[in-house]
Parts: sequence; structure tokens; C-alpha cells
Amino acid sequence: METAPAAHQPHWDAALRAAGRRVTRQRLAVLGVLERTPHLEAEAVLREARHALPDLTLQSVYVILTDLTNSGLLRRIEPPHSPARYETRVGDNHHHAICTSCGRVEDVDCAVGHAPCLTPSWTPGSRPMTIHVAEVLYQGVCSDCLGLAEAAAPELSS
Amino acid sequence: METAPAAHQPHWDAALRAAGRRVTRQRLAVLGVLERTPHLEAEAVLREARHALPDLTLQSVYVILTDLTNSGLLRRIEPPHSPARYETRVGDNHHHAICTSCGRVEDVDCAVGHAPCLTPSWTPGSRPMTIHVAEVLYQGVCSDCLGLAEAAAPELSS
DNA sequence: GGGCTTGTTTTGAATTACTCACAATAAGTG
DNA sequence: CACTTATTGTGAGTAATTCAAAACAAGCCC
Repeated sequence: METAPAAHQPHWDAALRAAGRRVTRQRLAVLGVLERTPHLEAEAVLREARHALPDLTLQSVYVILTDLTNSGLLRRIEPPHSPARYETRVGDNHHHAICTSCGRVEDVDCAVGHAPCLTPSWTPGSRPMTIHVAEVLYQGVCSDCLGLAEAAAPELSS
Repeated sequence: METAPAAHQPHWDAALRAAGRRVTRQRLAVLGVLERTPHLEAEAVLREARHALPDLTLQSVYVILTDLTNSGLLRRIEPPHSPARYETRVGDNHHHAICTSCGRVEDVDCAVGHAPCLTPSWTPGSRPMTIHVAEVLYQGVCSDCLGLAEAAAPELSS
């Protein structure tokens, strides 16, 4: 019998090697968690990963998330007023919608083809830059929170 | 003669009153600084505002920036890996480009009409939200940094 | 135009999210 | 299996921002 450290998809194995990184249980755990439930923040990743790896530390999670992001295996999302979130969906230029009430993040495909706003029209007086990426962040209210708000709006007491 | 606290545009006076806020020297200083030089972070606002108000504190600047943002007199920009920045240009839905090298921010008008991507196409499997605003953040390299990079690329010594 | 009320600012400490230095550990290699 | 070196763990540190409570000052009343 082998060590069989939880069920880890072999493709993460290959992806790590392809990125020139060693295959460790910690990295596989983090990748597995984020593949299963995207858009988690570091604390939540730790919480989930500890089911498989009880001794994993928050600092290690930070190191791993940063390293895997730099390696191109993860993508970091940084919504306002929220710690950074991570996802395994990389390589396409999809965007995100965040609920201003509960903070939930959903994926949004690019609405206007594959590179919607990569040719900005500069405000007069500004000095143009060479643009590499354009990220669109939608802010709104998710269906759950909308329902809650409507239910709570009539009477403000409770 | 009056107290004449530096040259403050009377329109901020009116704007503050219209927002139901008291007109204080601190707020006028902050608004004046940001009107003159947009996209400053809190520390820089303090530095500039202290020319007129030497005793102003950083915490007050934070309180003022937050309050004026909530009152609709300022807009907050939160670029990744950078403290928040503020500007007096509110009420239009313009966007921003940030130089990944020096952090400079430039204004970008909306490329595709006045509400470019307000109708997102949801990724299959995601739960749609009611979108209120769509912010586009362009990341690139400004002309200055591009020049520097080209000049420095050949020899890495100095 | 002096006092009063209440919104603002200041002071000082605390918090959140994250980073760093260095020691301990364990992948991968021969 | 031993060895090298990437990776993780430990403990402390930092940057940006927030909070509680006291000091202050705008704007209103007269």
C-alpha cells in the first residue's frame, strides 16, 4: 500500500512538475481545495485544507498561494474591502462579480469578445500607457442577499 | 480682514453643505489637494495638506477620506498591491490604468459607450447577480517606465 | 457675537492581512 | 539510501487602516 494522501488528481502533479515545482502534499491540498471551491481567501483555504493536512499553517498557505500564483497555477483576485481570493481557472481572461453584501464572488465571461476593453480611450490630459491586461470587476448584489434585503426592508426593527 | 484659511474654492463649501457635512479646514484642504493632484494615497494627501495645515494627522485624513467617499464627494480606487487612492472626479463611470512598475494611475474614459460591460455573460454554473457598477482596471507600463526598462535591459549592472 | 449642541478631529491603541528570517523538514536525484 | 536544496514551519514584524474616547470647533439660537 502507498501513503495515499487523500484523493489527489494526478494532473496537479504534472502541472507542478511542468512549472518546475516540487510536488508536496501541502501544494496538492491547496490546489485541490481551490479546484473544488474557487474564490476562497487564505484563511478559508487553510480551514479546508486542514481536513486533509491538520498541521498545515496559515503562513505556509500564504507562501504556497503566492508561489503558485507566480507560477501561473493560480490566479489571485483582490476585491475591495476583502482579503485576496484565489482560483485555479487561469489562462482565460474571465472576470468576476462580487456581491457587495455578502462578498460572494462569481465568474463572468468576457461580454464583448475576448479582449473587451484592451484599447482604452484616454482621458484628455492623461499620459497613455502600454496596457497588458484589463480586468473588469462587477459589483452588485447576489440573489440570496437581494431576497434577504427585500424581506428585511419593510420593517427595520428586526 | 478675515481668517482667510488659504485659497479654498467656494464650490467645495457648497458641495460639503449639500452633502450635509460641516465645512472644516481639514476637509477643504483634503479636497483641494485631491482636486489639484488626483490619485494620491492617504500618506501623500497628508503630506500635501500639511503645507496648509501643519497639525493635520494621518488618522484624520483617513477619517476624512472615508467620510467624503461615503458622501459621494470622493471616489476611492483600490489597485492591487497599493494603498487606496482617491480622486474628486465622481459621477461619471470612468476607469483607471495603473502602471505595474511605478504605480502611477491615469484616468481612462469608458471605451464602449457609457456602460460598457454592465450586462455580463455569466459563466455556466455561476449564479447571476444584480449588477450595479462595472469597474475596469487596466494594468500596463507607463511611458516613463517603459523608457527606463529599455535603457536598463541591456546591462543589468546599473 | 457669545454660548450651546453635536458633528469633527485628535490621540493612542488595536486590528487585519500579509511578509520575513531562519530553523526544521522532506522532494527528488544519483 | 544518502544528499542537496526546495519547501514548510516557527516566531516575530510590518503596512494600511480602524476604533474608542477625549478635545475641539461649526453652525445654530438668541
